[in-house]
Amino acid sequence: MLVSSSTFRPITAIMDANYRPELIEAEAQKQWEAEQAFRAPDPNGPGFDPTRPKYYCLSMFPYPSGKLHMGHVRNYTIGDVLARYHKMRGYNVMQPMGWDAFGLPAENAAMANQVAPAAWTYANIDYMRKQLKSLGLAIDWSRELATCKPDYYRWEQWLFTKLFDKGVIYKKLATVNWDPVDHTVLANEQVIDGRGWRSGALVEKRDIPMYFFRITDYAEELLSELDHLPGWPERVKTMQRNWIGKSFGVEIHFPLSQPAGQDVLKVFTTRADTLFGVTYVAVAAEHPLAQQAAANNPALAAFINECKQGSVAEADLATMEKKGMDTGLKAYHPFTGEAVPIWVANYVLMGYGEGAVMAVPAHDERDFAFARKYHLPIKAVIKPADGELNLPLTEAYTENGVLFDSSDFSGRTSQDAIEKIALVLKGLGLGERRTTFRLRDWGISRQRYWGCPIPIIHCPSCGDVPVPEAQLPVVLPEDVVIDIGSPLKKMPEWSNCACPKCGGAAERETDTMDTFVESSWYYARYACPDNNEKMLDGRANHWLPVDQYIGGIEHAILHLLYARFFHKLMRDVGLFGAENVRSSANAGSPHPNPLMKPLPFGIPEGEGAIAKPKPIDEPFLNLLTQGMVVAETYYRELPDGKKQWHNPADVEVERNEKGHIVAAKLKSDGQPVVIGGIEKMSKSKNNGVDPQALIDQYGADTARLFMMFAAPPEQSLEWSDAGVEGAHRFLKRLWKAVHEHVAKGNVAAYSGGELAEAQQGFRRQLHQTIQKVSDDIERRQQFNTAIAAVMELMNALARLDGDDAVTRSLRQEALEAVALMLSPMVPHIGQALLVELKPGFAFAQAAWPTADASALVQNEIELVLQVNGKLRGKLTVAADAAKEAIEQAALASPEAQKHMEGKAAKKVVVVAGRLVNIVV
RNA sequence: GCCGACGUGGUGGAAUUGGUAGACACGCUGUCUUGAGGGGGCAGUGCGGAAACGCGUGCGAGUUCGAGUCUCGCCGUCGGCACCA
Repeated sequence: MLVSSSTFRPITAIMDANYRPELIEAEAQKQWEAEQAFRAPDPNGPGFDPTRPKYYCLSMFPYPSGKLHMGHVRNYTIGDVLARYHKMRGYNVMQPMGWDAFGLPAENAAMANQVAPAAWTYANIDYMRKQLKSLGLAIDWSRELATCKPDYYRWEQWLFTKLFDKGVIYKKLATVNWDPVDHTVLANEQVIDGRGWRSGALVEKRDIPMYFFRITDYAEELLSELDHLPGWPERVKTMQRNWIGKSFGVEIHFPLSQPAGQDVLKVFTTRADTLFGVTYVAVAAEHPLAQQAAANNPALAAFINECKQGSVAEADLATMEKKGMDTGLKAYHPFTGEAVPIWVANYVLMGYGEGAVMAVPAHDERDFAFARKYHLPIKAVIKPADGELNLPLTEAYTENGVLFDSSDFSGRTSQDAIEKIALVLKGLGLGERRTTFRLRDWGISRQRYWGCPIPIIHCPSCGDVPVPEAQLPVVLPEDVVIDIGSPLKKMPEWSNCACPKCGGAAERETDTMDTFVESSWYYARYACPDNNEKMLDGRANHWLPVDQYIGGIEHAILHLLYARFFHKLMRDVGLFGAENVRSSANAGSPHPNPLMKPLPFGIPEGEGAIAKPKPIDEPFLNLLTQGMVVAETYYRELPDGKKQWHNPADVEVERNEKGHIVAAKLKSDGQPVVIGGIEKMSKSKNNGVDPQALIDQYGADTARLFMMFAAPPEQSLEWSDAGVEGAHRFLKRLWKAVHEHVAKGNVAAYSGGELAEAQQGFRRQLHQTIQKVSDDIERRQQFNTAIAAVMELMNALARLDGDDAVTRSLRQEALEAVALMLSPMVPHIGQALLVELKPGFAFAQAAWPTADASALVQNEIELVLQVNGKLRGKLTVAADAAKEAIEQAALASPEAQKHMEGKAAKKVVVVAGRLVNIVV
């Protein structure tokens, strides 16, 4: 059975005077499942209609943490509203769902509860799938995938081996957080105040070999393609641009002996104009020069050792106290030959550039603070173009300006000087212009168990050998016992193997991949999750790119950048085939299908419409970044210094007259708890609110409606269930309105004929509402105002009196439109009401209503009358009144006369359709 | 520390392109209905004022006939910072 006409159960069984969500929702969900109502037909497959353009609507898949939280409800309801709306607009919609199933929490749960990570994960998936289904989402469950299953990750391993052969993946040393007591690598999240979360030991930095993806090879494309993504929020593109961090600067070589010998210290700077202000150079603790100087300097060796403590997280490095020590070594200024001291500084990172910086205290804040602290000289060489510096400096002057005390370069502007200095340096062989990126290559090795095994075999004679395709997948054993560290490293029966090249004894790599790898390509696999022969087939060409991607703003950089990168990797491996074009159904106009109704409002023209992205180069055409659902956190400090987090549901709060929480105590013992601030709902802070209680009490439709009504999608939302009742009441009122209308007998919707003034006004509001709701959902993606507009319409309908045939036909027209417009948000009640209003109605084929232009015509409009910008009255004029006539009417009005106080009008501003402002 | 965003009644929020601040809800107050509870209906609800009117969008300045919206500075909150996902 494909798309059968929906015949809802005889309504009398469900449609009593009271709204019964538990009955309606169970019935609707059962019917949708039986009909496979949300199966997305593949090209040339059963049920495929080539005249319908495709719409791939994807919400970020969840980590199966145990149960749904409010953020999930928000995310998936937003996606569902867009998917259902587009289905009603005639698109072939695909909305899939799956599980981001590898990750650290499964190992933590395994240690805490003595269950295997796999068993824990699968149980969570089963429970959460049930929860998602109870929300009534229009998901094609036949495409479900879980990243921890070999039939998924085998293709990740397959791609890894291809990329390894291509040289896109390489191995190098990288620094990790090392817990010296537990002998294990810690995630940044597991380092709290510089100590391991379980052992409490001071964390050390340690270098270990890891595999890296050469994402920096794609930095230029990842940056420039952002300009071809008009459907992405500007803030996300800005964050990605800054993260990639392309900068133009100069590499400068400081000779290490005088006269200039072969050894030089290389630094990179974007401010080569400040070169004459250099008073020292600073190197990272791991820099070879630092190591060399420490060999016979115990104090320096001790300092370098101290630098090795602490986490590797950049936020920690950037906020820690800046410390340094003189190495006693000198470098020589490339122009003046002057000797400058070489310092070791903890704020210089070995992984960045050359692991060394030139320090100009006068013109860099960090260098200024450092020079102050260690009494290093501060030498100013840049002054403002139109003034002088106040010397001695009290803070760094970091603006561009004009050079002084800079030999032949004095008097030049910063920009000009950078060019010239780079040229002269090049002539001397002591540097040149360089473009650098802040973006670093992506290290994907994880010393953990619950992840995708890296398909490499280490052979003593052949080196690192990728696992041959025929031997894939390298299956992760699921029946294991977890304690500290990865069990793979203690399973020789798993890791011992034969070298694929020479056949000799070899060992498997026991590291697994970063879980960001799985989430970087799942969107493509949804097109063909059942293909056991290939990673992607022709269906990916049809469905990609994703037309609408929806997910939390917290993924603005890492996940979205990695997925964009992977898309390009898959393209370059040839996975999208030779015919890299989107299916013709979607080419050109957004609505090319003649069978489809036009939008009830104009399509915006301009930049966005013209700058069409090149589809196959980018995975996500349009991006909606949902704001976080946040909640207050509460904790108590335990005797061992650790924090015990309490759920807001277990805490009673006291508020001041401003509504701010001033005190809180635990309900169970009445004793105070510490207020920890508002943060995104998470397991680790125990501030998640379980949506299940909400669904159980009010039904999925109320939960969905309230979520969409509470705030616009992009905004962060502090959770409060005040207002849920209001959403529920609205649905009850709607139910009652339809019930009372239908109880008087079925009528056809209004289709023409004379209307009284009040009826005409109501019908205009109805069609204005259709226009607004369409625009709110499709263009603005702001559902709270769409719902508010429907509520206003319902309030107006309640005021529409009379049971004559015309009024009843208007009421029918309005209720049909309301049920249709609300269906994307509250599909269960939407279907039930439509079947009630139009017996035999086929919900699966429900079409979005269109505004009747003739209903929108207005003869008179009301303008706002201002005097000196202050509201003084209203002015009713003919809709087509000329500007002069409006001015005359405004000046003649008693309100204007009164507030002009006899003065003459200096100016009259008329804004068409809005206001008149008289300036005196 | 760096990057990005946000800040509007008692509360969630609206104001779409610089043009009526507070739509729509929650809560509260009054009132009607009900044996009570619950539910529902009606009216009111930014602050001050009897009113006229004045004030009002985190704070301070600026641009404009007109600023919640634009510019600059400050304060506060949230997200990210490469091994949480």
